[in-house]
Amino acid sequence: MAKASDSKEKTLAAAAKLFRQQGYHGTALHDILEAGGSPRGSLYFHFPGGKEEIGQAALTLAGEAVRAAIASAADASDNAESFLVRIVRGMAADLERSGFKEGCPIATSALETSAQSEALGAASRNAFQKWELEIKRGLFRFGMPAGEADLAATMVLSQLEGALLLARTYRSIEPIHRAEQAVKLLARGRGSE
Amino acid sequence: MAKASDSKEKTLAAAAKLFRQQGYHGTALHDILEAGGSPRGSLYFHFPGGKEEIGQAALTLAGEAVRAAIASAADASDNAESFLVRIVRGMAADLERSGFKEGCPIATSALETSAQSEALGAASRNAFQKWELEIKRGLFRFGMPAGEADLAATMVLSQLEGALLLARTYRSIEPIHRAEQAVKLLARGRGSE
DNA sequence: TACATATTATGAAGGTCGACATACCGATTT
DNA sequence: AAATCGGTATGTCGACCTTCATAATATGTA
Repeated sequence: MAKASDSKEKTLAAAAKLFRQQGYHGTALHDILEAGGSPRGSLYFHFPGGKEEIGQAALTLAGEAVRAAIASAADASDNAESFLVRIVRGMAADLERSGFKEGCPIATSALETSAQSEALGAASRNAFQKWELEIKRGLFRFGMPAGEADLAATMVLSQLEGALLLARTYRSIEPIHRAEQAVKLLARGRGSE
Repeated sequence: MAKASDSKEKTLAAAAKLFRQQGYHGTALHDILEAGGSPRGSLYFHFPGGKEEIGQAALTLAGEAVRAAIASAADASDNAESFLVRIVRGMAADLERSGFKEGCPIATSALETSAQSEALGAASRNAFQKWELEIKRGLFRFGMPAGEADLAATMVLSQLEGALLLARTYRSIEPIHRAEQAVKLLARGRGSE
């Protein structure tokens, strides 16, 4: 048989990048193949499910990458505040480095597709849930009670996602700077009610 | 001339709704015409700029509607906390009523298009900026210092947008409930740094 | 009142691009 | 040497955005 090529991995990586930048519907299969350097026909061999299957796989891949990044941010920190700040700064760096083209790798596709495709919706859901869980773990690890950490993790993720959206739209990292402050407030613990 | 019909307004309203639910690229001109009840050909008469012009107009319309809603939430409240809570609850109600199909009317299209279309990017930017300003005004009105209100407005909007994204993806309003708590914390004033 | 004209509105057709299916090639294994 | 399996190239069908020729109505003029 022909060599077990790496074209599948390259295709997937290219797909994840393009979905991140242009969303699901804004990305043509043709673009993915071209960016990945793979020949046109090999697509339906690797992904019999077509575009939806590629989307699912790309979302899962990107989701896992971010999850790992959050986990390693926790490892590199020694308190809740620096943990969250590290995550925020990482996102800001990604966004700025890419010329404000690469924000959250899931958000765009999630908004576009989660209402109409069960498979893509599930992939987005899984990614976000894993992130929330990883943030919760980090906060718990640095001393926040589990119940509180669960709530705070959602708030932190919302804050991050919203800031990424505004930053991308404004083409400015200012919203992310502000999110950093907001997130510090959340790290410090919630109010009394 | 033919009667000055209301088909332009109906088309625009239908477009705004569809863009909100399915995003820009996920919505075909054909769908818009059908939903608006307008005949196929009348589109390029009302909107010579084609799909991009419709998108711009729809985004502007939706942006103004939300701005007005924020302003009236301020009028109906007598302190910062209830002002923000009112906004959050309004969004939650919209989302739930629509079966988790109608979240932020701008976010999806903004993420999809603001990198590639100057016109659509500007429309999204304007909408978000107006919202931020309106939130800032409300917070200032209820006693928050202007500088602080400016920062807090961005944080509040980020929190809201992120919560809307998560809620839509999870098909659950729980993230919005949590955002309500987070936003109360922000209303109370930021920390010391 | 009748006609001409400019403006508003409409339906159908065209051309491009996208997703997908199928037919094909080469290498490895028996 | 033949068959099978991993991988590739071409072709088809449909959807989408856009344009254009045409109709309908209102306004101006005689």
